[in-house]
Amino acid sequence: MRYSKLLIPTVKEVPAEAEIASHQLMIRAGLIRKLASGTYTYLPLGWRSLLKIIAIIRQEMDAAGAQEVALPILQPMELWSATGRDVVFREILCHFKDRHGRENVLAPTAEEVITDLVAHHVSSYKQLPINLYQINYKFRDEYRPQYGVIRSREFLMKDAYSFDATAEGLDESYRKMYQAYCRIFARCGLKYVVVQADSGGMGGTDTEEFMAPCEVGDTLVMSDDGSYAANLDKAEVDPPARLELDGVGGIGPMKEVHTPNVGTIEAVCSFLKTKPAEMIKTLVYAADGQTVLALVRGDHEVNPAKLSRAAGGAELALASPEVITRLTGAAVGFAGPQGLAEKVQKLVIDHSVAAMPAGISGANKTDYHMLNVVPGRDFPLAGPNVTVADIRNAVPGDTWGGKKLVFSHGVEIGHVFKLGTKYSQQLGATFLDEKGQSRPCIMGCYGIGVNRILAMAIESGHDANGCILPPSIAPFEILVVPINVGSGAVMDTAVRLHDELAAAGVDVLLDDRDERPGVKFKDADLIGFPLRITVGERGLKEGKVELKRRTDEKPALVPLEAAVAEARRLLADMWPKA
RNA sequence: CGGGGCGUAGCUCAGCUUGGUUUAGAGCGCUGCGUUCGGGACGCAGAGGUCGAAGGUUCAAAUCCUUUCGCCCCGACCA
Repeated sequence: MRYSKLLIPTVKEVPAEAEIASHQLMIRAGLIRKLASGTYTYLPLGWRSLLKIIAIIRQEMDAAGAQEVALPILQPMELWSATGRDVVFREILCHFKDRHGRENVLAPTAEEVITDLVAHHVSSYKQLPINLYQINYKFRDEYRPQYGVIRSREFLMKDAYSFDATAEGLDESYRKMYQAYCRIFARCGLKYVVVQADSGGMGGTDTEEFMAPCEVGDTLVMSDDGSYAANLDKAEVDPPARLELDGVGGIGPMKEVHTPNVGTIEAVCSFLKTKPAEMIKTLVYAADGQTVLALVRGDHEVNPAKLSRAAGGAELALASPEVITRLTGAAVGFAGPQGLAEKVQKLVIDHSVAAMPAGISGANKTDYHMLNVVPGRDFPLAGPNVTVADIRNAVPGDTWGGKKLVFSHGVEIGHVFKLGTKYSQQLGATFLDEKGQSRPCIMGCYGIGVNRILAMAIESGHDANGCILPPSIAPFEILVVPINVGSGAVMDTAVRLHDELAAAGVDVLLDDRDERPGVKFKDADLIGFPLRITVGERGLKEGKVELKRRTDEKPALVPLEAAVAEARRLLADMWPKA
């Protein structure tokens, strides 16, 4: 392949719209261009990389026994109403009416479609297990597209769906996918960690995320010995030791204080000269007609996913000011737990609040707070509608299982779920077992963000000069650079090297442009060809050419006749192993 | 959807506050010629713009006003 024939619009200047390295470099190296917010065109080099990633995914999925299909991108809304996920996805769901007035959805994922397919064509345990996957475009009307292809509205996803007859079968299908994912990311040269996650809108039980380290990603919590990793929605923290009530004998009765116009934790603290950790934050949540009261310490934050689990799995949203005022009798910012336990369907108290000897809360009276609020004395810690649970975000300093928790950030590149029978029951994907009994398929689903693999590979693989990609996913494995295309000897040698490498099955590009060497070298580094072979008159006089890995400081001189073999050896050495 | 910012050459931006010598500019990129040629060369000549769009104010609008569209950031939200 000749460089001069390819559309490779590299740019020197850093694009104004791009905040992070991978986004900037994907534009600068001529891999992508933005068409509109959250939608990107892949140029020849970017698409070549994606195709290589796709090939790796396909090989590993097939090797794991999954079968490739292609599902429609256009889906009827009826399937989404059937599972109620039209509501779960809300505005994220991209939909429109066609000319006949039918409502259509641009696929954000395909559980409904695949389950519908299996419902129609799988009827016996003899057909199970089965794992179907596709690599296809998905659409999500993100609230805020960001960081280039990391959060785009249109993206390439590999999504697989397993159907099993038994729970043990699902465990096995899940394990196979998990292992395939490890091989896929390893072959792409990616660093990643696997974290426990919350299944959220997907439903189901066990779920783990594959995260690539990246400072703009989601918060990632790990124990300092690496034995535990979870995202914020899942990360558990050790509860503090519970104080005995007799230890609070010295604490007086509750006392109301006038705190005019100080409704926030910070304002109250500076007004009362105290610390957030001394405060009890009382939050009112609404969940389909129910009211849930959540208590966390003033220096902590409620985690909605944890709260939802503690409250019995309901979809929760912060209550409106009207609901809060009706419940507490006070303006927003002055709620307190005392006297409210009977008025709400659920009172959920974080462990750290339950362990406070006493705290300051709102007085359920506008412009007043309450001192000396003692958990267990002034509001219940037990009862039919009272739960003490872990409902807050983990913070630095917390431990789990006695181990210190450390915090970092990562971008989700893959996700494996045990779904169970949620979709199969709703969409009638049942089979007859050995006894002739009808049972719903037990499902799992497994996603990979294909574009994110490329972005994350660049995010963790780059330097000041450009991308550093492994040969498994670089657009080309080798770039042959003739220093002077006007020199017959140089050009002939470069062409011969290119042809020999190509004949040997190496993905090689010849930079045949009539450019100054500096321009070619800069482009080579920017794009990140893993290996560069430079042919110049200087070396040729001694019968030598230069080999330089992208990461090498200086090139190595190699005899011309040994160049192809040496290049292949270096390449094999750089190839990431699964 | 709330708050903020920005739309001027292919890209990055100046000019706008205070309307009028600006016939709309610079750098990079692009075309031609010449000189160069091992880490983004230099000279000369050139192409390229309905100043995001529409309406308004004015003798006069890139510049002021209104509306609208697009893009970015913060927040809310998110497999």
